[in-house]
Amino acid sequence: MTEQTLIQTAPDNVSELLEKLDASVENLPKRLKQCAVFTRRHLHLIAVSTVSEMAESAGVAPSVYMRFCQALGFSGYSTMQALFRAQFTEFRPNYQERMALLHKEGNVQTGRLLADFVESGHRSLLTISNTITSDHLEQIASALSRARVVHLVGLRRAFCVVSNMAYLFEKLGIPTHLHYGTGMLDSTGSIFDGDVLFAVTFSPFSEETIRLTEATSKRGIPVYGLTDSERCPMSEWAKEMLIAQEDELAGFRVPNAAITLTTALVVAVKAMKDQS
Amino acid sequence: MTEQTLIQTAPDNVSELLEKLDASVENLPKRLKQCAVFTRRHLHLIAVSTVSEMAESAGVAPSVYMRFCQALGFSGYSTMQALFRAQFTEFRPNYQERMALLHKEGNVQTGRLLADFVESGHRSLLTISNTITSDHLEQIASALSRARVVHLVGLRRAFCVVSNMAYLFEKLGIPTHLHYGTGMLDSTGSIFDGDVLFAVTFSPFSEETIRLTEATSKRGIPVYGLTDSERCPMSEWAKEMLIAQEDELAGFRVPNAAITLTTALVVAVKAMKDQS
DNA sequence: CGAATAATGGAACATACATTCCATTTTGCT
DNA sequence: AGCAAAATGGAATGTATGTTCCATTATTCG
Repeated sequence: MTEQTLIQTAPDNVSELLEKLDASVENLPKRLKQCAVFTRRHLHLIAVSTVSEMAESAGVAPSVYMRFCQALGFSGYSTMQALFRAQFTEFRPNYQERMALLHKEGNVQTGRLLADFVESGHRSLLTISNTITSDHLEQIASALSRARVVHLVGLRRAFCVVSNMAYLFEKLGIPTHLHYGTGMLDSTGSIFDGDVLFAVTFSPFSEETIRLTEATSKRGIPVYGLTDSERCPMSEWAKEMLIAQEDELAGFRVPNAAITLTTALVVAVKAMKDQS
Repeated sequence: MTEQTLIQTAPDNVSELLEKLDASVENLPKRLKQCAVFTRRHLHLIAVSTVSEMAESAGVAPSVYMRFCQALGFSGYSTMQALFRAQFTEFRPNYQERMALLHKEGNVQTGRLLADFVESGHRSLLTISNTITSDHLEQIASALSRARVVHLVGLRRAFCVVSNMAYLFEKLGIPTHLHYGTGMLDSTGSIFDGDVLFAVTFSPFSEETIRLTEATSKRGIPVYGLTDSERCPMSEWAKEMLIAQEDELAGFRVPNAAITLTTALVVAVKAMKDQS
């Protein structure tokens, strides 16, 4: 390490740090280069790791990592770490002020809104663990894994849930068919023996979804589904139903629970298929 | 704090911690409740903050926050912090082993699978608070609220995100148009001056989405977007970009963060429209 | 090849932090 | 109101972590 590198000033944002990293990586001695390469790949660890941890992961002694920080212009590891911790903490101290300010100017409290939805998401996810039994899920996964084609249906609020399932099934090479559009009832024609229908509907339950599942079930095709209420009429003809209630915030329900649950279901189906 | 609460064992994942938090928040003394309420809203800060910082932000003495950690079953602050740091530190590339393990015992452990995805969901939600600034969100919401029509585009993994947005916009009576299908580039014809395009794309970025946003932007139509990486080429021509990284589990990413974030965005747009 | 310089890693040191203790205040109960 | 039990916050303590030092090893260049 030459005088020159010591004179540099510390980067005060991540971009600058990356530039400096890339610029210096060539003319750095072996161990310091090791630090640079590792750090470049694991920037996110700095905020939550000690020097010793970073040094060990990079395969160098703590003192070497220390010198690496200084080569980048920082006074030490702590100052470099502060840069990454700032990302998380920056807006904390003035949170209260900020909110007051937003309120005052008559503006929408977007920050608060987002925090509320995040909170709501946590609550939705919590309910899954309480309501869903693994037996249940396993049974449905097993049925879907033996199906020739898995047919999917879900409208309105449920549509994003089944479109996510369709994407996953396709990605995993599992034959699937997503039903949508106005003439949906006609599409019963494309459902054959050996197929399975998985339907998602939330209250108030979509007329079309209900009708399609009823018609399909009466033809002897197994129907499974996901809903948010015991009262879902589909329960009558479905072999099994999953029930996941989303937390409500100001009349809105983000389908966190439904998407998480159905993703787990799809992965379980894939795992079962691989097994047999 | 009674004997009873001291006997509890420490939560070993975010879900358990949240449950314990919610369960205990009622019968906690004033200052400890203060800790609980603040912590519930600022979970993401624990990984990068000291006890003193958390205590100060919560408005209590460090020793009180200490006791709060113990009331939750942890031996101290450090152990609780470890839980949140693990999120960053844990190596996740062993999902191959994990999937293999799922098979070993003869049947797929669906219960465990679901619990893992739920945990992953919590983690995704935590990162939102870390990465998104409310200024940012507000700016985009403001732009969308002034648009004649909000055009939406997102394919593959992003499709369920935009389809959810489209549903919400329609439900709220905000003019919107969801672009999809093969001839998507042709649909630039339906985008006029005064409109805005909001695009969602995750790495590896969908060719069609990138092209549509570029073409639209070059016509002078403002483009905004959501992605999961700084390297998204769309950043070049987009006015503003939101970046939300989802937690990965066994190679799968459930779009919890993206859906939560965009829902908040839509609601913010509605609120702004109502205001003016 | 050998001297001079740079790089390295272990150990010593200093600081900041988590944790505990205890005097004081608050709360709950008779 | 007055006592007992619980809760609280500041100060004391011990530990973990960042940082520096220095003897040893590697590298460069005449």
